[in-house]
Amino acid sequence: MVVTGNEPIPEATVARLPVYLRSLLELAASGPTTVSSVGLAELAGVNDAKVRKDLSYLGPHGTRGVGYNVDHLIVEISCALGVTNTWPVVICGLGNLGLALANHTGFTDRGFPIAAAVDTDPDKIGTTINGVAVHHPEHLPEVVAEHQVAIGIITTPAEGAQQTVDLLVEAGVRSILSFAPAVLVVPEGIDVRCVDLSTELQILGFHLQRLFPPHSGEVAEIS
Amino acid sequence: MVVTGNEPIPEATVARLPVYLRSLLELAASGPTTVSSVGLAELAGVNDAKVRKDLSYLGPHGTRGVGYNVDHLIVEISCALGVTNTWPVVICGLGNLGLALANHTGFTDRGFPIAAAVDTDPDKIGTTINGVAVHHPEHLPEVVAEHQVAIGIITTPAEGAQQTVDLLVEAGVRSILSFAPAVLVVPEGIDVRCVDLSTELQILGFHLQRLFPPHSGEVAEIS
DNA sequence: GCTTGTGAAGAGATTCACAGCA
DNA sequence: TGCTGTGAATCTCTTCACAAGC
Repeated sequence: MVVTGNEPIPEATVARLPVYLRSLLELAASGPTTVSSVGLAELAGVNDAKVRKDLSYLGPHGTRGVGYNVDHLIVEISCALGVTNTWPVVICGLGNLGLALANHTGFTDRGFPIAAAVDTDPDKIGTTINGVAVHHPEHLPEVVAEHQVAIGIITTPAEGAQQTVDLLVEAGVRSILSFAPAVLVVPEGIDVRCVDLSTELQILGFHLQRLFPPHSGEVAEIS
Repeated sequence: MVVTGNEPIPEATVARLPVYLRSLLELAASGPTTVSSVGLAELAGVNDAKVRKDLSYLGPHGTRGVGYNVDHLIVEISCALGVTNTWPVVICGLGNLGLALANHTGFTDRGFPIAAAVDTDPDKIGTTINGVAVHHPEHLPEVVAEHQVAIGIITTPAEGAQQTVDLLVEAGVRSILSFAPAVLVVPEGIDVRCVDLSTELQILGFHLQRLFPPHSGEVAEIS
């Protein structure tokens, strides 16, 4: 039914589609049936020309002089992102963050059900957390096969991250979201996204330092 | 002592400096006193020309034919990032994620001590979590002033995020790290970084869908 | 020899500006 | 008239390739 064009969608555009989708869902809940690129740009916090160009990669779905039909656009973006699909995830590492994610209910609703968790702690293996069974990492091949796991979430300490990734890849997982503060090496074709909270804070710190230099005396000497 | 040049450092470079720093710290702990751009590139998972260009923004700190002195480079990057400074943070919203971050010990070590937390739940206000006092969000002005809070971390639900950001900005916080799935509007000069786990998963889902299309029959029709 | 530092080329993303159409 | 869709211009980032220097 919905035909996606065959030009590739730029990565930067893909990263914004979820934001547009979220904005459109909010919009749909609050009334209007159409929205202009300017309106959507405001909701999504981006430039309006960017919205038009991004959406044009999905095909010509707007009406000149009118705008985009909200419901129609929701279907188009959902289809492009594949959110109609379900991609089971496995959480690797049940420290503070891993437990928080395991207890998070929002993922299942959005098509990313938590199929299982793994941890090396013998006290945790065999238990369930929020209905999620905890296994030993060495059982990842069976866990992945049984639950059709598509995505691995790494919440182990940095030291164990690479080893866990290797196990995931070996088990057939092609997509990884890592929170470990470590560089991960993967074979060609494996999709890895890294979210490092310390890095994020350090980037903020960089800009803060420009605003509030440590000691006004020993800064800004020109070479 | 350490003189940073006065050409602006590109944002993309700033985002990689923490990765270099982490790699160098690991390297320093394991032996070698010098490292080449190729070696550091491998550790950081990037192209070696990029390493050289990035580091050159900090000034000429390498030695041709030899490489970079590991300890010296650690000092240079630390200085550029301002990690010698301490930037107290306040955690806003003590749901699963907020609690996990409050219990995370790694931030304090890296110069981002958790000064306080806020939540609207009356049962939580007045308690302490991992030694961190919990206040009502309306007390942010006093909390920020008292603890010299520099960074606000938003771990509220999406609905309360904008309101919390407004309170933080009003209280004088200039840097915000948000985990709320929401677009945040801030005045000019406020630095906001958004980490949205659902968005990250949806981006992975997009690529997965290309690998494993839902039904091979109704895909790829050429216009 | 080997490695840095950097101009220049290349690739990608953003923004402009307007033709084309409802 | 108003808004989309898009070529062209611009900006940013990446990568190449090599001169300069240890």
